[in-house]
Amino acid sequence: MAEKEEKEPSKLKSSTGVTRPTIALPPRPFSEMFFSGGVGFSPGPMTLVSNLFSDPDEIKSFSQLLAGAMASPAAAAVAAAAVVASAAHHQTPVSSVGDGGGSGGDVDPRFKQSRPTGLMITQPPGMFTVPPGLSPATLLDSPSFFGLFSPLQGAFGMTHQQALAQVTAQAVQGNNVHMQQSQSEYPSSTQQQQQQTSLTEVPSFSSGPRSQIRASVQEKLQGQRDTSEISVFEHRSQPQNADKPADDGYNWRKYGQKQVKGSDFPRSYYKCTHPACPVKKKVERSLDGQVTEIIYKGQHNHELPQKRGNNNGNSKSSDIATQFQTSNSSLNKSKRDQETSQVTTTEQMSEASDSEEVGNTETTVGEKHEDEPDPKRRNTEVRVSEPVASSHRTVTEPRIIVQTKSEVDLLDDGYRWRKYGQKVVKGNPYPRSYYKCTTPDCGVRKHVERAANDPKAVVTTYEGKHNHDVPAGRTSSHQLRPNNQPNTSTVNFNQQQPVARLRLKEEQII
DNA sequence: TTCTTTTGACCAAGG
DNA sequence: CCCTTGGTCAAAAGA
Repeated sequence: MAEKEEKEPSKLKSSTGVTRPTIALPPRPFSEMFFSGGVGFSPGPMTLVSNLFSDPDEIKSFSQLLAGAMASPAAAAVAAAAVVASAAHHQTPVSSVGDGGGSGGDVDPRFKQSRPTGLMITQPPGMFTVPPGLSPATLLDSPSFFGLFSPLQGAFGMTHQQALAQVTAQAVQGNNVHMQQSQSEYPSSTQQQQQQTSLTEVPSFSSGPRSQIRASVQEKLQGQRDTSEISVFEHRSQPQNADKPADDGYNWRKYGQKQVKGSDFPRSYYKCTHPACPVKKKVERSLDGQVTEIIYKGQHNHELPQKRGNNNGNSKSSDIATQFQTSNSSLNKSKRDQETSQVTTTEQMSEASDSEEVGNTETTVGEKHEDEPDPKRRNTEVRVSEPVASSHRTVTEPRIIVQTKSEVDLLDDGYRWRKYGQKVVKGNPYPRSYYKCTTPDCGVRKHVERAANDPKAVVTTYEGKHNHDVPAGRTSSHQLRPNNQPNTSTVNFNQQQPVARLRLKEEQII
């Protein structure tokens, strides 16, 4: 445990920079998988999965990739959730960057700040719509909220496939809808495969004002200590107290503030005031001063303070981080074990998505968060929320979409495809199929592979970008477009790449 | 008096 | 080596 971090600051600051165990990320933090990429895009699912489950170099086939994902239910769930959630939203093309990079240069941190105020767009896909006055803590306390992450928590004890399926189902569902009262929070895994229940439904959120929260989890597995990072995006209709982010039930002490480039508002750093508690959180604000993101790091080693009488009064408390960590701690450790994983679950609520291609993006897991404002900081979370202006992104990365829907549905992403081949992959009874976009001059291809043990679990990987729009009359219910931009790069599965951002139109998957 | 916030400076990492 | 940026420290100020 790296708890001393806070207790003995002086030591932390050793010239060698040795400290901060808890937060320091391994050379290749999980987060990197998703965010290391760089420019203008978030890590793609492919990256996510590949990094999560195996060495980049080892991934040579989709099957392998899929297999790898299946190897760790929880991880798979995480990945799937991220991927699916993203997919369910606009596919935000990712700018190409074949370098695997990280150069990042362009993922301007300002993405966050540049979010148009007052626009839903500012939110990454998958945010939750929360009624006014509902604090993150409250939200978190809602079983529904956690239902979103149930895959993580319930991953154990179920098969990989189930985990995947569950996550997928949830993610997919989350996007569709107008949330309703959630009924069964945690349906059995088996049920899930058949009926995509409303695990992700969040009560009454849909009717709420435009407040949104996006939660992302970043888990870090280091040695025996698991730390997680969860970020919550908030978008409130009313600017909240500029100094005090939403009450999440814990007591925080602000220990720093940093002016963020391009933003009128600084990023604030808080530490949990509980003795020896290593939890920290960062609060980001949009141009209009609204809290747009709260990133939790670490795990509380204590109970939720009882003091505030209300606000939620729940004991469940809003400790998202804790919740996630708990669940994460049991995740199978993949090779990337020590890396930090971060997952952003995006749920798209009806209102939140009216922005169509606005380009919200989100990303998800990773070494950096989605948005990857800063590739160098592996342990930071980044998110990109695309400004309206950049309605189109260049997708350079392959995306992986794992869904439990029928293949037919899965394949219907709005574009027309021609199957040009398929191949049987060792260890997988199902061949993987290759498709090409039928539009002349469009070189986009996609590969569809099914999980060996569950034909319903499909990994779809897109390569390239469409240089045209979705064919008329093909308004698929779920247009998962790899991108609309000219293809600028090729995919290199062996590279650490950010998760491609998926753009989602109002259409919902389903 | 105690605790929190403010704020400039410092450090590390990456380009 | 320099520059930029994220993260943190810690003294001072404020509540």
